[in-house]
Amino acid sequence: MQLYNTLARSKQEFVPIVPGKVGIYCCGPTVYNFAHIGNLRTYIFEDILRRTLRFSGLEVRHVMNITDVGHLESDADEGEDKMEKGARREGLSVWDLARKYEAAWLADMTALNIERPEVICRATEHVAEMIALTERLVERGFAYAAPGAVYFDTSRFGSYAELARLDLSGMQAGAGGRVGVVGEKRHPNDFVLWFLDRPKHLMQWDSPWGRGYPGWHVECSAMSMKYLGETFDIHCGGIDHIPVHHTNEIAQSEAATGKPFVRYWLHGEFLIIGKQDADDDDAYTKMSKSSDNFITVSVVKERGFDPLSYRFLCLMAHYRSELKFTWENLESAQQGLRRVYAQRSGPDPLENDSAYEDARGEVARALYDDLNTPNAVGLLSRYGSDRLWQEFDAVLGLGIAQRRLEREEPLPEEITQLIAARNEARKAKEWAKSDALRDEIISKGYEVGDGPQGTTVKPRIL
RNA sequence: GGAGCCGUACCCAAGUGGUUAAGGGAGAGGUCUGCAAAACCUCUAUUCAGCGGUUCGAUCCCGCUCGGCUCCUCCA
Repeated sequence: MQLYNTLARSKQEFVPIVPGKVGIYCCGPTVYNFAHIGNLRTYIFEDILRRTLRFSGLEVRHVMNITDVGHLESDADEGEDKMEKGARREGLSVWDLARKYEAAWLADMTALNIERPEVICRATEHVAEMIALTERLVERGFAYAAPGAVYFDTSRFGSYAELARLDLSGMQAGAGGRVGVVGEKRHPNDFVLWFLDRPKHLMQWDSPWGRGYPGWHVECSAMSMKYLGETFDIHCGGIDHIPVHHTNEIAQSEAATGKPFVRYWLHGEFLIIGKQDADDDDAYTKMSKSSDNFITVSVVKERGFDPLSYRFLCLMAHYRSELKFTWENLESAQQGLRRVYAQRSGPDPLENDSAYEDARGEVARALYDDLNTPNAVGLLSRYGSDRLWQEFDAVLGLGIAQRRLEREEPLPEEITQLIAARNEARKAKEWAKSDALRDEIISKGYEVGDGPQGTTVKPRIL
């Protein structure tokens, strides 16, 4: 299988460290608000990754974190903590807030048919591991304590920013806030491992340096290495994590262990959405929690869409491409999915076993080519084989078999009576009456069709 | 200021240095139907933002221009 590795900026053949097994770590949600569908796009991509790896015969161990310790607005501090801001907004404790949105996030994952990772770990339950990692860094001379925090010393880590290929000197010249505030830090890019002296912060723990709380990046290093080992196969996340979060994860992990941290880094692109102030129809922007283009799974449902239609929309674009979201596009995805679910009449076009194997190989190759789901879906559509769709649904996760079953369920008594009444009216050529009855059946969620073999009524799916 | 990405039909979106530029949606026509719906069949880019260059040949490689996006700051 070929996967695009951000470290190499190219596709590479995936070779697991332990034959037959693969360890994956994915950056999970910060639970201070609902996830929007842009966030969820990344989890869908990661789900496709894990399912494809498993389809290829590997045993998958997938770890995802829940960030339930607040992040400050920036390492430079001053800003307001998101968790605390959310808690105040909703009149909940920070702990209750985190649990509330963790549950909401899990529900979204379920609605989108995203498989549960083997390990879901909360940052607040791994503070000891984070402290241990920080101690290790201090011992090895990669971290230093100042009055306000323990910092990672980026100057001591030679390959810092290799992943992002950042031009640190260029950044110094820039006007960005990140390099503007040095304060007690020794170098502009140094980042916090452990915050100290923040009496107002609601979540605090004791540490060798005093009471405080962990910096953001350290949780992913501590938890991924705990569950997957000091060197593991794949680390995923959104493309925005490359320059800071993942760069810092690599630095602190490798500095602590002296070993390579991760072999393959995979990053998902953004979902983009038309700008609100649309003087230009071609202007798109990423979805974000702070602006008004915030669309959640609930909003998708309220608009009459099945969450799986959104999943299907995501599959129709490659994970490393920006995907333009509009309600019209979601509608077209839902219509397409409806036809995938609909029972096809006639024989399977791939009756012949060798033809089936050829087609199967072609679809599998598309998926093994850096998870090319749009290509795979295109091939499945072209072949039009139920059997093939159902086999690859193990990867696509559209729940095809279940929907098919729902369509075959026996009709309720109420509906069969309406059908009988309509058939009588039709026999008597009372068209107005029969059409009214048909409308009634349709309004109850069924499709009605009259063919040479008589009338067929099935539940409408989607 | 620095780094990088993208621009394929009405919409979304794969793809390739050279035989017919996937697929989905929408649209058009047809089969079926009392009429519909669904399903099925057929059709819909001589062309891949524009202009140059490399090449026997470029949508795919290079350069420039235009347009859009992201990162450098919490962010999927």
